[in-house]
Amino acid sequence: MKLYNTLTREIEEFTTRVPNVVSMYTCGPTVYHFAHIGNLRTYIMEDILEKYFKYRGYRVNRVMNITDIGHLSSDADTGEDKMLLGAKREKKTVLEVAKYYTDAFLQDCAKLNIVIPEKFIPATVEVEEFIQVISVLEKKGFAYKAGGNVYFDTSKLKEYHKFFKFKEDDLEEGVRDGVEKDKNKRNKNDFVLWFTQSKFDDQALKWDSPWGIGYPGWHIECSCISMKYLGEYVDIKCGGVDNIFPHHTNEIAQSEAFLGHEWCKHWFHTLHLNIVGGKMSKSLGNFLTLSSLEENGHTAMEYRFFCLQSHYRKALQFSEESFTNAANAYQKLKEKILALQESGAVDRGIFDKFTTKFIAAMDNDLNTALAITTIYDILKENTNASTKIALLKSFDSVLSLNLFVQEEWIQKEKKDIALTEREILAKIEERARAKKEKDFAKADAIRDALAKEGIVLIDTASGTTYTIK
RNA sequence: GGCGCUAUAGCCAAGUGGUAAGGCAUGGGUCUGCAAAACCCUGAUUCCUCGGUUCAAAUCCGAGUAGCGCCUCCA
Repeated sequence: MKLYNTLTREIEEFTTRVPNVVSMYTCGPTVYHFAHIGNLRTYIMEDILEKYFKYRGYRVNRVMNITDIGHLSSDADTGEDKMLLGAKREKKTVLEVAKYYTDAFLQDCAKLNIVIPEKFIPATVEVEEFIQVISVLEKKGFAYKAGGNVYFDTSKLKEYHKFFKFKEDDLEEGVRDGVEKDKNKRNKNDFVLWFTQSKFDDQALKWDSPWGIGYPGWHIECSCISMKYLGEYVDIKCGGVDNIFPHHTNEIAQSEAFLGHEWCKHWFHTLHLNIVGGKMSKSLGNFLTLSSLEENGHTAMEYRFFCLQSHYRKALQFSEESFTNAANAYQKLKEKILALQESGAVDRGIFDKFTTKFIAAMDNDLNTALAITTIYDILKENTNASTKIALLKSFDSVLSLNLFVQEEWIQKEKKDIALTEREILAKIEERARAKKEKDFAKADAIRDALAKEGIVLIDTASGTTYTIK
């Protein structure tokens, strides 16, 4: 299969170090607030990637971290820890906040059919590892102490900017609001490996270290957790585009300095979800959560479909119109699929033909939009229902769109409807009588009254049924 | 200022040098007492602009334009 690699900026054949086994690392959530649907887009695409690897016969060893410490709003002394800010806001301890938002994240993932790796590791349990790696970096001459902190010295590297050809002089410091210069740094690109108590008095979580009581910088956690659980090589690392610089750049710097060899060959980055005027982000306050979508009568699967209709390497614009389009399309598609009734034997020729089509789409840099088109092609194909069902179930093992699950409808029915089924059927009976007597005014009145309750009548040749809207 | 990415219908989107897939929405029709649902039909002489290469360009090259992202919190 072919995948775009941010490192080479080309679509290339994906290869693994060990045949048929992928080691995969994905940067996990920072659990100081709810994940927004933009964050979730990235996890959806990574989930598709993992499931597609499996579909293609790979075994996948995957690790994800939980950032529950050390995520500062800047490297300078005035920076505040995001976890600490969250804790203050909610009058909880840092670990309580972490647990609360980790659980919320897991719930969102469950709704979206995102499978969380078994190895889902909080940074706070691996601090000893970080200290060891930082010590080695210090011994090797890649780290220095300044102002009580330990910094990574980027001038010791042959090449620091692995992804883009920046010149250090061209970088502007403090471009973003709230980011301040750190006077302790020797080079613009240097970054903190370890903070000491000199930073904040009220830092909640602290560990003892050779450099004093303190806590780790943000970038070190992903490198260390990856190396601990996946070894000194990793096949693919994933995250959102904003991670390219500085996070992933710094990870490469410290990991390769530590290991003394190339670390990860393939980098997978998902583009952002934008709303009108720019990206969705927590700090800008313009974000939507999965819950807010649900409150507006939408479902998690509609959002997953919305994401899959686009390509992971293209910025996706979220608007009322674009999302409603996708939601409509999803519900219509699902109704068609649920109407299929098993009949006949699976036609291997047809099955193989569409499987080949699906693989061609997904092999081509995970072209999920084309993969979904294949679903429509199958529904239109002149073949028996069993063949269609077999194909769609097979594809849904990757797409995870709940194409054969009716639950969402059932839930809505239970939640919203004031009338019992018997009452509804009585009304339908009454309307049928009115229609027979050509009292259409009364018949329409009954229909309208039911519609107000969210009950939509469907007249068919064999009688009237209803559905819940 | 530097470094990148993107541009195809109202919206989402396929396309990888051979004459513009698919979906949603819209409009029309069938059905219906009327609706709804369902089903059928419906759209780009052209792919941001201008040049160039070629028998042939949405696709390759050059120059623009617009939008988005990153430059040490970020998916």
